[in-house]
Amino acid sequence: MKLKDLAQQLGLSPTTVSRALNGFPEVSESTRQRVMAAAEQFGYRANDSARRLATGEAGAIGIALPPRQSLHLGPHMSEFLSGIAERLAERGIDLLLAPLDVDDEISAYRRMASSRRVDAVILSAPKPNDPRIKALTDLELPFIVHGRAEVAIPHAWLDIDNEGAIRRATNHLIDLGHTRIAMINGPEDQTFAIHRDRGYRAALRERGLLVDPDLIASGTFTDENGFRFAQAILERSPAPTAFLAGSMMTALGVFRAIRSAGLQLGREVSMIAHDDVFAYLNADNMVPSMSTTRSSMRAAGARIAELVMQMRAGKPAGSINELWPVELVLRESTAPPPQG
Amino acid sequence: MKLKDLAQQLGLSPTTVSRALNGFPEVSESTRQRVMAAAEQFGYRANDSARRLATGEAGAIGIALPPRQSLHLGPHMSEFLSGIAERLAERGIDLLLAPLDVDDEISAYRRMASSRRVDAVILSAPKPNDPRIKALTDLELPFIVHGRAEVAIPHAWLDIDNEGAIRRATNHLIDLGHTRIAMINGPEDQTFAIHRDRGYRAALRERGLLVDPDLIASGTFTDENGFRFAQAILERSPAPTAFLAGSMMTALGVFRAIRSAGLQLGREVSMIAHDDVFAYLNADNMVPSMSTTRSSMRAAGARIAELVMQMRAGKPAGSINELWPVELVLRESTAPPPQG
DNA sequence: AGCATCATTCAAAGCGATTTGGAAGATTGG
DNA sequence: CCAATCTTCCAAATCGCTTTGAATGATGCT
Repeated sequence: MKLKDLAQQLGLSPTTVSRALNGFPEVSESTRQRVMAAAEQFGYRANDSARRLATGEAGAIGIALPPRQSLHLGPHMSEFLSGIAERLAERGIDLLLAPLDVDDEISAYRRMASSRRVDAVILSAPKPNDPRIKALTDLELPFIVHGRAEVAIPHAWLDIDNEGAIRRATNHLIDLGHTRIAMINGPEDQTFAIHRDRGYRAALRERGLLVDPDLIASGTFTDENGFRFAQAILERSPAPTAFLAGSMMTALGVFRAIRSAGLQLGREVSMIAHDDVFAYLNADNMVPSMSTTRSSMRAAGARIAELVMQMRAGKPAGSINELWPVELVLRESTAPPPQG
Repeated sequence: MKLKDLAQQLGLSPTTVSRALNGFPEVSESTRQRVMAAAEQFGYRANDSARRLATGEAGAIGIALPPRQSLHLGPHMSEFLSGIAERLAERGIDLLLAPLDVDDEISAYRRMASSRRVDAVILSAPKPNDPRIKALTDLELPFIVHGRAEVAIPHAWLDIDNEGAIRRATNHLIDLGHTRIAMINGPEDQTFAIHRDRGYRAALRERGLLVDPDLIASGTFTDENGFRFAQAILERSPAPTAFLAGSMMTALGVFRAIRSAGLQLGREVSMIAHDDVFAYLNADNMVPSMSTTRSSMRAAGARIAELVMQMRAGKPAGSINELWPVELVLRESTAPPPQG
């Protein structure tokens, strides 16, 4: 059943039917009712391709999974995705997953842009000097960055205050009396990891402590990485008395390493982990419960979806910049270091 | 730059250009080269909406996130998704995430079908008598089920042998000498959980053991559920000496409960968990390492994508049925129960 | 009543591709 | 050299919807 058929059934023109269905004002209320009823009855739905061709809108926004992660959309990404999808769904907009060709990332965007398959894209895992930003700007494909780059081009972004969060967490550990604090960070080239590193160093510096490079590790957020690094570093002497874990995944690994070293978390060793709020991995339920810097990845996704809608509605990208504060939630995994 | 412009540039008709670009035989090789070169030079790409309108194909397949999970696309779903996306991307096909309205699941399919936005859909988390299967069949929208339903309508599906896996795992525990084996299953109404339950009971029955309903729990796969149930049940007397955990997430919870009861996994208590193979949560790296029934969710996703392509190419849905065996991987978390 | 306004509706022109049915030019065979 | 056959290309129709510009009839105002 197509528009024309429906119109014929009703003895109306396609024009009127289209307008009635799309809520234009120049249709009388009575005809609108009649049209709606008939559409319902015949199960009519506009063909999306046709509509998009006519309006020039794609009705979908794309998310470019970063090359390295495209084959591994991990727990963080999927929390984020579901936040986006959730909000987009309310507006009837689709989310297009576009795992990029590793060899040819920019051209993948070009393809999305010129085939006009999406109205906008979301960039994640940006690096400070991310070339994708200039590429997308040149392509005039609207986009919003989740995280931050440090390029001069004005663009939309939403990020959490990684630097402030880690700084505060580090400061808290120092307040408790810790002086040897290990830091397990994310991949070194990503902006968020750089910001966290900055926060960590700033806190140490403020309190007159030295930065020991051996206490810093970086890598992807897996429990394995957490375990390996923590295990290695706990063998050193003097060993660190506190850990900053970049995610709940690494925290699990650190946790294991601490245990298998015969130590007890929340007593001999403290830890603050960054919690992206996974429904299936609750910091509150751990034993001991985990102190965290917390910021919901899902909420960020949902908000980003909203911001994308605003861009579609005409809001200038350069004016969309949100920096979210991060909560520091203290639980049982943090305590003063053992005396002596 | 549209097709017409390109054609004009080349002094050819849109017809010829279109054919040249799409590899039709009735274009001379020399013109084809010329067209290709020009397309490359001007960065021409066909507008997808237009192409789809003309060909009638959507160029995307949809995945309907089940209502309950739509707001929580957990780690399982995202592993699965990335498997799909990975394979689909190779073919230039998109993956459309369609979180369904909770109130109106079937109508969401109807919408996808009649708006012709996708060429096929993937169903996950089926129930034995899943109404979605009849609905999709009636809509003539090709689909494939990940998991199994038990309806008479022939349809495509891919599933793992849940029943066999749990049966084998249970048998192994019995071989080791365990007689009180707790089972933490998934949501009761889902087919896979029913199959697992069946495997568990079958193994006990075969070996002349009684099924104790108090040793069985079901619910979503979160570490919290695992923890709560395990904690409660370990207080009973006599307590179970072994656990079957439905996922690595619940296994983490059970693990915690065991520890906080002052017991040691792989000594006083054994556990076999089902491992969907998460990159960030490795059974091998746990301490003690975890015995598992293993089957990669990602691989299933990739295979499903391939099967969808075959359906698009005309393979009858009824002939697409794959039942994957599940490996039983024994590691340190399983051992004979303590004597006496 | 007469003219301007307003509310409704419609015919037709896109949107940017694919595809059908020829037509022109080149090649072959007798 | 002419008819038959390929090759190669094109004009125009089509996909199903939205939107522009105009027409129609009803209403309001003086």
